[in-house]
Amino acid sequence: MTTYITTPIFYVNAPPHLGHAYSTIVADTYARFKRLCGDDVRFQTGTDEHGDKIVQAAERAGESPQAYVDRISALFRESWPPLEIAPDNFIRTTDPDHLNNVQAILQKVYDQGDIYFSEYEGLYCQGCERFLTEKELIEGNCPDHLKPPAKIREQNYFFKMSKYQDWLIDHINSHPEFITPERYKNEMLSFLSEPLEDLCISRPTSRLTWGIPLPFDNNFVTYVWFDALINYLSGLGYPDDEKFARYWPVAEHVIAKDILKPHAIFWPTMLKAMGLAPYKKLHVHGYWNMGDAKMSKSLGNVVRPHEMVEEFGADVVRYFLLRDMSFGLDSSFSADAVVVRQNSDLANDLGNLFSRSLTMVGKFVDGKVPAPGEPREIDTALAQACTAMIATYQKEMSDFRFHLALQAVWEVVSKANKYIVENAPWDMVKNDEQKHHLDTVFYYLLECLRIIALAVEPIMPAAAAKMRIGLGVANKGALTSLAQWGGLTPGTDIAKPEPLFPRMEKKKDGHKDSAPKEAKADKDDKKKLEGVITFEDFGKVELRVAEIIAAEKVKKSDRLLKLTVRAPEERTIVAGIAEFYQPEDLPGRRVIIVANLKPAKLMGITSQGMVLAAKDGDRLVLSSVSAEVAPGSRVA
RNA sequence: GGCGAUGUAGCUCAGUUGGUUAGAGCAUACGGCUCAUAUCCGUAGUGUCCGGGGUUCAAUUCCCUGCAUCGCCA
Repeated sequence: MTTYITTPIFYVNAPPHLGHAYSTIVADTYARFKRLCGDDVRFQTGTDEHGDKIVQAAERAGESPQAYVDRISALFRESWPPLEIAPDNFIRTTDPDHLNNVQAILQKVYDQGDIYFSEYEGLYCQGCERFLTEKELIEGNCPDHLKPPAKIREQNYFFKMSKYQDWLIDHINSHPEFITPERYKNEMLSFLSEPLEDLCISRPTSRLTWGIPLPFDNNFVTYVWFDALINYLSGLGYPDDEKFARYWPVAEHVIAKDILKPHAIFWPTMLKAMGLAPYKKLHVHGYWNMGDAKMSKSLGNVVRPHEMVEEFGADVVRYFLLRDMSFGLDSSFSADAVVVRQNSDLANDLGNLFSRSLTMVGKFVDGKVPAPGEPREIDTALAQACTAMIATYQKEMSDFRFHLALQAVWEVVSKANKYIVENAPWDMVKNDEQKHHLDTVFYYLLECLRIIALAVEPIMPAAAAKMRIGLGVANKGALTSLAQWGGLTPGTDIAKPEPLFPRMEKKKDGHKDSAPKEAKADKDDKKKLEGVITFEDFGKVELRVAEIIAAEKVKKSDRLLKLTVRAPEERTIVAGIAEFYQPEDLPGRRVIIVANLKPAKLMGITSQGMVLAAKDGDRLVLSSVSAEVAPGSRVA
């Protein structure tokens, strides 16, 4: 069997974050799993490097676009090895091979008449240098530049996507696993129930030069779709390389839900137009929220892959992300949640099982794999549980239900712990009638651990390697044969166990407590000093200067005003000051806001923070700063 | 505004093709063991299964409606 698994190529307008890491860990785990199953696997990731946002980001950084993309692309490439992610290919859309490919494909599709030149009209903002949609406008103005956009006509090239709409609907219906999980398939079918528009695929060089020129008109460059998506082909050496013939028919893409439409609609129709088979499967996952909030730059809660590795280690991060998210749904990330998983599932359940088992083998049966005797019912039950687990595991891993696969493994971990208690080897040694069961008990226990190590390998490669070393086994061959009961050779030396996972204390006040005792003392101190906060406590509150740019009364409320502020990003804040301030007096005022307050809905309006005001009797007086400072300045 | 999804124990979620005591993990309390990373095993729980109405001998499960949250579309 052959497997080709890809992540999206990530846009290099910002450094990698948790979401990128998750997509890539999923793909890496799947690649490792398929290799374990004996497949010939190719795993590709990379970076998307063209477009006006890149040019802008480069300007902000004071670099040329090329220097900028080289630098950020490297950040992505270097993020993966510490997470034990090992792609076979890292593609960049600035690679010369890719450039040539994109042009050849555009020419082919153009020659066959699926790309045409046309004019369209839209709302163009000079400041943004782009077209805005009606939705984006606030009272007819560009949200960033507060000016009405101009209605302008522009000529561009379009891909005849609509031509392939019926074909695509048929294909999705006749291939139920084409888009998974099902909710996303339904979403796309619902989208396709309306007529599909053709796709604008170019930008005039007057507006954008950082892109691949259209081969049939060098006044234009191609815009994202016919550039970025084609990476999946270029990375295989399309069209002539033997890798293309080998891997393309089995292509599977992993994406996050924000890029569903390009991958589920644009890409298959593009492939159809090129005369290529569509990819085999599209695996769509949800978002990682940070606690209750969305991950966003303005909230300052973006998690970087290297920070996670430094804090928890690659194995723990991989396990947590795969175990805690139901693939397809959103999930919530917090350091505390990771610590809970690390301690209960990893350190207590698996780590301790491994440790106690090997220690007992050292103490009770001379530190060697014993030869099993005649198994009793309790022994065969354990062996059967392992075999059944591997079957479930294989099914769930193949279908991207990693959390269920891991659940199945941990059921066996739990059974093995019970098996130890039920047999109580420490009693067996002392009892001459029972003593002969010891060999069987330990053989079964070690076998069980060997199979667990096998299953855990794609998720936690380092821990699995430690387990194999402890058990004295090599990992060669395919899962189906390796998972057969009885793989351990009696007489093999069992090493003294190395702890697989450390235990961690939950974070308090943003730093780790080194010992539980200290944590308790900390708590006591707090009780004594009620009403007093530490510097760290204060540091959690992010105060900023914000400029009010608009204010209006909230309907049906006497006290609330809806404020639009700049801090420096624009946000909506609902403030209970309507009895003391008239909306028309507020624009231009600078106030102090709490910038990292959990968003809350008031009278149906989401308030992103709060405005500070002094309370004097029944009166409220807005806070301010004593001199002009830029909106967004921190107050501390 | 249209379409769709979700709402189950303190938390995260599973489940019921309608049928006697609604489940798991984490957290909590108590008990047991001592091989082990103060770990493991056992016991104990608590739930108007979102509100309201309907169909039915019987609904948390089906239908309608309301509320809340989320997604897609306009």
